Amino acid sequence: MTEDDHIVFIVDDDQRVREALSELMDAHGMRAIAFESAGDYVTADKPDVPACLILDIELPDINGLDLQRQIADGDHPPIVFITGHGDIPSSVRAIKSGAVDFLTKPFSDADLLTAIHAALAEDREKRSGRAELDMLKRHYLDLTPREREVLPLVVSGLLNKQAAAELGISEVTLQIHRRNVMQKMAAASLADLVRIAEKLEIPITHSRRVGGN
Amino acid sequence: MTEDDHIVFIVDDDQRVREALSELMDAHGMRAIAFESAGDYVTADKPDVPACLILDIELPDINGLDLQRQIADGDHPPIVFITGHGDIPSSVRAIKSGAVDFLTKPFSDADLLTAIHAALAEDREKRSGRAELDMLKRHYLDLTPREREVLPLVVSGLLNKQAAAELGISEVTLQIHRRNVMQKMAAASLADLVRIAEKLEIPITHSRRVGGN
DNA sequence: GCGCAATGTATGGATTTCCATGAGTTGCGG
DNA sequence: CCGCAACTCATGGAAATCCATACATTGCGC
Repeated sequence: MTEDDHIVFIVDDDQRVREALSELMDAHGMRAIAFESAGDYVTADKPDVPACLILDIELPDINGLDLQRQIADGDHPPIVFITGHGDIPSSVRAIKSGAVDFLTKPFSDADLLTAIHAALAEDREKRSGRAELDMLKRHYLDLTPREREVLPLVVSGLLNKQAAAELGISEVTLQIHRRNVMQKMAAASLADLVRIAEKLEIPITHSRRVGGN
Repeated sequence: MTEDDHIVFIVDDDQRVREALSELMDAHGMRAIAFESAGDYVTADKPDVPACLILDIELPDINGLDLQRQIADGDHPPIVFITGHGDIPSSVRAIKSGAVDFLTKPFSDADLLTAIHAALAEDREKRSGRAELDMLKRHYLDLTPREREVLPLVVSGLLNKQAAAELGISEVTLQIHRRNVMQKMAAASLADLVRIAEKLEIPITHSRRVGGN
């Protein structure tokens, strides 16, 4: 059950909990780092591997749910909440905000481990999706301004002639831009480019009508 | 705040609750139908409009959460749970399974109305997405078996020549199939067809390599 | 000022796609 | 057995795409 590479972050103000959880992780061959406060966790250097965050609700510096909201926009790892005094509205809010689970103390080791595995699996998924998207974004950054104008026209299905007219340039020039776009985006075909543009959320500017506009 | 067209389903075994909720809906210009049991709800004729389901956990015939699971695979409306004796694991499970909210009695009218509006909005979204997808699926059903073989090859980015070779037919014939596919799927361009295939989750069978494979 | 990247244009040929017209085979249902 | 849908192929021309080569302009940085 040893994972390829991962890290479990533990944030709890109770030292006994931190120790117990660290030992539990250890006993199951998982790497863990414990923090006493949200601040410590946020400012810490965190390795860039699949991770999950076991987060206590009641923290000295900030409420766990608020921390979740703060780091919501970013590449934060999936969260497993643990709490001694949980209430239903909190659990609802936590899960709606994307938490993997919400466990109330005392909870069983099995429940926690299940949640952690789910969280790590989720993070692996997220990370591989992000990695792919990042590569596409990098390619997109290679495009010149003009090429970025050409891309949406091409993936909208416009003929070269039409796209050229749209930009007020000659068809030949547009073909060159188009060719450069394909190469820079590493698209093997137009179909490929369309799917890439889809992932980058390039908007469809003009749609060619079949019956002749 | 009157919605264009909608219906609120109420499932609760307590008649006073049903009456109170029905009145509340009425007071806010919303249409509602109340059921005493899950069975009544399931077997009832339900209008085909944006809806939401206010569901009590403790029902005579079946647990609300189990009902949620049972109807999970299908076009069920978003669920707002209400309960007198809720616990955290139930709320977690409910939300993780897609419920819009999980309210414990007594709850405020405002909270319930907020949840209902969110649920109805969600259902409108879901329904319009489904409607679009249904149309595409209908078009897909119009395709002949051969055309269904051609489609994935085309949207994979293969040249007509390559796709034809793949199927062991002449290029001319493939062009005809391709043309029929475009027409039947109402695709204005290849780019369009690629996006349609994406929505239909047509798998990419072969990807043409740039350097000439 | 020189080099360079970005942008623009042209010519010309090979390849591919688009489209219409015409026609043969197979298999199923009335 | 006849009609029809599905599948097949061919010819031929128009349009579009792909690609290489060659060159002009602009603007920025060293």
